Amino acid sequence: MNPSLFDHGMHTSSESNLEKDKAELQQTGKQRNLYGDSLTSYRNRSIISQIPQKNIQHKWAVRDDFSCLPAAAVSSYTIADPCQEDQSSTHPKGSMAEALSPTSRLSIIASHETNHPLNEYHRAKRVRVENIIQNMSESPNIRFPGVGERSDAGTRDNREMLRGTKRKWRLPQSGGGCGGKEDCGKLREQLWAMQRLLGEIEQRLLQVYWPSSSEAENREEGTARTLEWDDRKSVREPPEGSECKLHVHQDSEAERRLGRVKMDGWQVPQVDGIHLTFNQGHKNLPEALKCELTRAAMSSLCNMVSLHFCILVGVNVLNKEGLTPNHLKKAKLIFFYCRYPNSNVLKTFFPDIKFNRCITSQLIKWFSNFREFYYIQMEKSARQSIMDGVNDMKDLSVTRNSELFRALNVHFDKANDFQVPGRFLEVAEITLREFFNAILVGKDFDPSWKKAIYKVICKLDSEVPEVFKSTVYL
DNA sequence: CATTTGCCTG
DNA sequence: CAGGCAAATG
Repeated sequence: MNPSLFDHGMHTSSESNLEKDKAELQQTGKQRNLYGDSLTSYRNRSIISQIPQKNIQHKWAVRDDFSCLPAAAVSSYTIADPCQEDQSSTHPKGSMAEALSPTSRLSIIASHETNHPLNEYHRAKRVRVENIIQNMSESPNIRFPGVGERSDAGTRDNREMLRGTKRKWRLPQSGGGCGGKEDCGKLREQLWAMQRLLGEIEQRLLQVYWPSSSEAENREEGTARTLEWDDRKSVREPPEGSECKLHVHQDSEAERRLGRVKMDGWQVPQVDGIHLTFNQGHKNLPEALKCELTRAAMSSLCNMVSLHFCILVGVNVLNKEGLTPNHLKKAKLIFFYCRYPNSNVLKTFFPDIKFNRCITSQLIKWFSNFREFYYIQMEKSARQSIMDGVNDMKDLSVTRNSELFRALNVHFDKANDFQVPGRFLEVAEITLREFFNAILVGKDFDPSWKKAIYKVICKLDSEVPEVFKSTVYL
């Protein structure tokens, strides 16, 4: 395996920029100390170059969190993805979905937003989810050799069966079987669609069992959420009178290995392997079992999403010595959620790594370096805003069009594989304003002025999505 | 005392 | 990003 295939080279430009940024910031700091701290005089002396505030067209979907599957995204994914998987698969096709044209699917999806009768509502959702699941299971890009690993998955974390596959598996890079920008673009689209799907599935599950909590979360748009297995939810009973019926099953050896999941609301083949049924009529099902089943389903889905994730990331080796460039990529993506991960979090999200003192400190060092870069960008941007004449922090914002965001995104997700969570933008904006205010008031006179800001920001970490716990690609 | 953090440097 | 080191942390 040649590391140069990965992203080692991709940091060079940003590294040099980092040095430049540091030099500039240090220079401005020295000048302030030399010449006094009059804000006005400082503004005139600053050497930070003027950055043109161009508006860059962003290509992302309207919604940026995993919580909901937007109609546009669903439809585009469903229609655009030309799945060429063999039709001989034994998957039971969604009868209703198949009969629908893309247009009619769209209309059903659109009805989601309005207040329709409950049955109609669930039906539309079911069709929507089913369409995506079906397309995913047919995705031509997921190809894995049999592993020969016995699996009674479902109750067990899928990592168990995947850990047993001590094989190197190489995925086509550019120039390979799936090379080309079109393929990468398609993969990216699919990944994002699946990210949203994952959130959608979570919603469905929550809605089935804990409708009130689900509704409550629906009101909190833009906030990333994860399943929480707390008492509050586990004591709730599903509502009566709903037709909603969600079957999750894995019905073949290969699919069990891959952690694939399909759903349909009409029939479930009784084959060996896990067979999960989420049905509101099953009120007798012990809560613990329901939780376990749901968790198993989520685990499968996470792994499924991870499969595409790993395709985007590239070559992967199981159980390799030390941290790889892919681990670095993953760490950078995790940074979008968590700026201050403790060692426990790191162990959770890098389960394939045998942690020793060296590895741990290296990972911690990575995040330290991430933060350093992050805060340097923030300070730089804040000083720039001050020079631009901004005098109210409310005039500052961080959007995907922002120069600041672009700099961060290039550093943490250069390949642009990942859809940055909206929460990250919020935190970035808060950070920017903290720096802005501190500098405006002249707090940067104090050598340790940034520590107060660090204290604020370190409390804004959010949960890292379950997807990152998967060991599928590592 | 062992870890972790922050800062600086290459 | 990694090394090194002083300071902070527990």
